[in-house]
Amino acid sequence: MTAPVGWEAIRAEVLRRIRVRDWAPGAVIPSETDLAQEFGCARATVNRALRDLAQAGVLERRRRAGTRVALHPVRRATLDIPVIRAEVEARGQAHAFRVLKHVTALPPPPVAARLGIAPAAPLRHILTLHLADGRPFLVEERWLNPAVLPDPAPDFAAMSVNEWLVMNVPYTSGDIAFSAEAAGAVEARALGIDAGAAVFVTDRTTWTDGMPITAVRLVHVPGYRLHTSL
Amino acid sequence: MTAPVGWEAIRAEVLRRIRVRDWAPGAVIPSETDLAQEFGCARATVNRALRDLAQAGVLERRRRAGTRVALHPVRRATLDIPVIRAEVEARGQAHAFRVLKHVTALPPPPVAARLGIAPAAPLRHILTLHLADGRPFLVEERWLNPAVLPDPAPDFAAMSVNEWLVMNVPYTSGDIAFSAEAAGAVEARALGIDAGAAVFVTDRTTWTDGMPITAVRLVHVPGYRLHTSL
DNA sequence: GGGGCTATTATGTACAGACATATTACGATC
DNA sequence: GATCGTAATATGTCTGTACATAATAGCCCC
Repeated sequence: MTAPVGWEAIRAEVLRRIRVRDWAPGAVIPSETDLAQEFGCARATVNRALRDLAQAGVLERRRRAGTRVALHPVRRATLDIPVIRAEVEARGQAHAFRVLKHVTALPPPPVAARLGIAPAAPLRHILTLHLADGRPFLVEERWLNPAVLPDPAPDFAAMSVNEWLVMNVPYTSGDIAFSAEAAGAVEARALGIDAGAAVFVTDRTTWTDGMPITAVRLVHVPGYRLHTSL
Repeated sequence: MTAPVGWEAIRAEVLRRIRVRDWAPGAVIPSETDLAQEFGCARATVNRALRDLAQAGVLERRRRAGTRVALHPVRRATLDIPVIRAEVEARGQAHAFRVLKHVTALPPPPVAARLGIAPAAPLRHILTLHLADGRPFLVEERWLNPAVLPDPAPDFAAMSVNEWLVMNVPYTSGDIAFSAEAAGAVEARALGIDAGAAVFVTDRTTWTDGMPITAVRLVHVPGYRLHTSL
């Protein structure tokens, strides 16, 4: 057998041994030092390969205890969440949007709770319809913390809130939830579908440095699919 | 300013500079060598930090061209897809399942196409109802390539197909799609809901070494939410 | 036997030096 | 001016060594 060369080759070889059950789920595999000797490379190279597999969820590593094959191999999928405009344009369609509503209002308690702010704090409430090739694509309902806006507020008719935030309050943290719901009356009318139709909903909440930024709810047109690869 | 120590500190410092727009989106940041000198550490340490940020989608790196702040920072979320039993038990509920149907049949053309096999090849068709604390949780409709089964086929009444596959044909590749659909008659009856209700659907197709393994369609009970964090 | 200290061990991280590789910039040539 | 070849450069990777850190195993003592 020719020794694997390069950390990717080592990763492949380790994966192969796991697949053919040379190393069974739950079992401890040889130490980095041993593998480095077997493969004739530096320990750092083995470390790179094993760290990568650990991040992928295939291996579990603990100091002193060693490295073992994951027992319940959670499939870890990564999904890229693009800016809406980029998502539409990636399909070769033209993107446009219309702001349906833009007011300052008190958020409903669940939204305030999700953002971790007092329910009495007024937020910007913005309802936007996004179009792909002129046809409804999704409705974006956003609650925005006005504290992040500069004094002369930007013109959200020219640039979507989403893009403005990405350009000006970048690299936030947050969480996302996906669900299926029946379309409400407002969303249905905006999307041109029947109320009660099954729609794919994305709920996103973002902070930066612990300060709440925005809570968004995207209601996609029926037929939307969120894709990912293992 | 105290120099950051450790690759995570360097990553944090780089992120900070991006956040405060010290380095604007699209701009090229200093080379690894320069940063290593500034931070008083080895280039490998800077490399580790920058590689991590690149994987997170914050930076874009190209040889010779240097490292630049991502212009369209795709949010890259990772979601863990557990075995159904583990998912139910993680909620502190008891998992059980009932096989509603188990036959050998020809797959409908879309399924055959997704798996990349001839439509005339018969597959195992298995319909399973999963319960959480005795209440319907999801319906699993699976088309399984019989070629992966051992000669005395395992008893899928004792162990779910899902778990058997994980234990015996581990570490496959595949792809996943999520969507919202109206519940069909069969699923609705199994889940005890109204036909036409909005349900969250997961479609998964898996291969190993180019050989198709299985195509699964999970129809979740209304109210199900798929969670992730940025 | 139980409790707590210590030695051992595997991973985590860091370093300096080296070579590989992709890509750009530049200069020579036609 | 266009094209091709070459040099320069930033990242990608590997090596060998070193020390840090966490967690286990074993030991001693009570």
